[in-house]
Amino acid sequence: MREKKSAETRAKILEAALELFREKGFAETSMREVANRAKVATGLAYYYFASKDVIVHDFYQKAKDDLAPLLDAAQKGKKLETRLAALISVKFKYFEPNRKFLGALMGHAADPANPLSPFAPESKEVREQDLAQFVRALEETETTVPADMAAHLPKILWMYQMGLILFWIYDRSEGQARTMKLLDASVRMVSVLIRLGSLPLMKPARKTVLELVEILEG
Amino acid sequence: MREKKSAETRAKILEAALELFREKGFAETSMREVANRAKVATGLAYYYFASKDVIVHDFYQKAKDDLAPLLDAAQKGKKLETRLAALISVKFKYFEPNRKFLGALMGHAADPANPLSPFAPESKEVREQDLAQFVRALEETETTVPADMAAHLPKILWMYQMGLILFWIYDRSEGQARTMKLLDASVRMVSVLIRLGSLPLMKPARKTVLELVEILEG
DNA sequence: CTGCCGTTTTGAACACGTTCAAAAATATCT
DNA sequence: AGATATTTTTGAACGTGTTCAAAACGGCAG
Repeated sequence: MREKKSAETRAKILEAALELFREKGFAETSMREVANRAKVATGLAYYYFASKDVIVHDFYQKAKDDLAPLLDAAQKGKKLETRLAALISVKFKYFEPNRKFLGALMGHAADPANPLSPFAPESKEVREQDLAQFVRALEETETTVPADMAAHLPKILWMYQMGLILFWIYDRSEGQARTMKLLDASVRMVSVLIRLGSLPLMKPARKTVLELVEILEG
Repeated sequence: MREKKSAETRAKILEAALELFREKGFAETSMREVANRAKVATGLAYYYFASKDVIVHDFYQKAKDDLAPLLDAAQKGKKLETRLAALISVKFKYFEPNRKFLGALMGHAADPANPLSPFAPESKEVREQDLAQFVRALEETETTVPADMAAHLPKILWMYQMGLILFWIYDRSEGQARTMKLLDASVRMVSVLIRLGSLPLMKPARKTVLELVEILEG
């Protein structure tokens, strides 16, 4: 009976933390507040979560599981641009209530050494599930990708998505209208770019891009 | 005589802070340590610098002044790609000793609300001097930029540079070799892109890009 | 029930960034 | 010079994330 109780306490703390993060943001919420709202001692939060950051990792994990069916449902239509827009929109919708506190996390977005970065090893699982969705979108649409690009294109699209999300997080316009515009315009541009870039004539251009991508990936 | 003394104390604190930041990084240095090394009370550091972050802003300002002549010296040659590479290399060289502690700052790079972000109003002065260098590089090289692009291209190049710097900061390869490769390859690609994009035939493509840029700039 | 052991829970403690009232040093005025 | 105002300097204090020794609890053997 100890285990169940333990799991309940853990859940209670996580819930309190996410509530507060949503209400006031990540940095503005103290661990003492989290513990208070969960009606436990400060130290107990650290018994269950090694750090404030780790709470967030749990949130990612939950998001991954929640998103899986939503993303699958978004995979329909023959046009790449609609699929891309759908995949990305799903994330916007899902994360909408947490947009503010995601901002605090994305602070460290670029640093792969930071455990909270989407590029960090800690986020590998989440990242790879997401990557798979882009692979699928490319496969199931009428897009033809040259062999030399096929291996890298999903990751390029994923990075494009991360850029959009970053923009969205800091987009202060009403209802993130600017991001919506950007999504629409850029998704079309990306599709055109892929179509044009796939022309046999474009092989040298692809070589250059690939060279770049390979340096980026190390 | 008060003013001179005051300026000396301020300088002493700034010096101590930057020393420590270089030695141990930004986050790892405490204000108490800074004050100790400067042989003053903790509170005095806050009398001269409103926050730990503000010390960094002073560092930016100093960098701006130091860099000005170096950047001017780098403005030679008729090829855009050599100028771009030169302008960016100058910054790599100059910031090399502070690479580690820049990483800590760039943590918040993407958030324009963060005072330390290169996109923040606080960094306006520095950013604009830098922008001017790209304007000059475009003017003084044999690059011909279509009228519709002229207004935006410098900012695009500046953002390209910021991306490279971000990569450089987190580049763990020996001597940042990967960044050097990336600089070389990407500078060539950027030049080609500008040349190709300037073809009259490319007007529709430019329209699309401009649409995007205008959304990005809000 | 008693004693034991591992798990869970507590709250005081540490170093941190930052603030602030009060003290010291310095300039200004009479 | 002495009194007054202003600037500079101090160090204790606050709330923060995090740690840790010790207390409370729960299941189990005798």
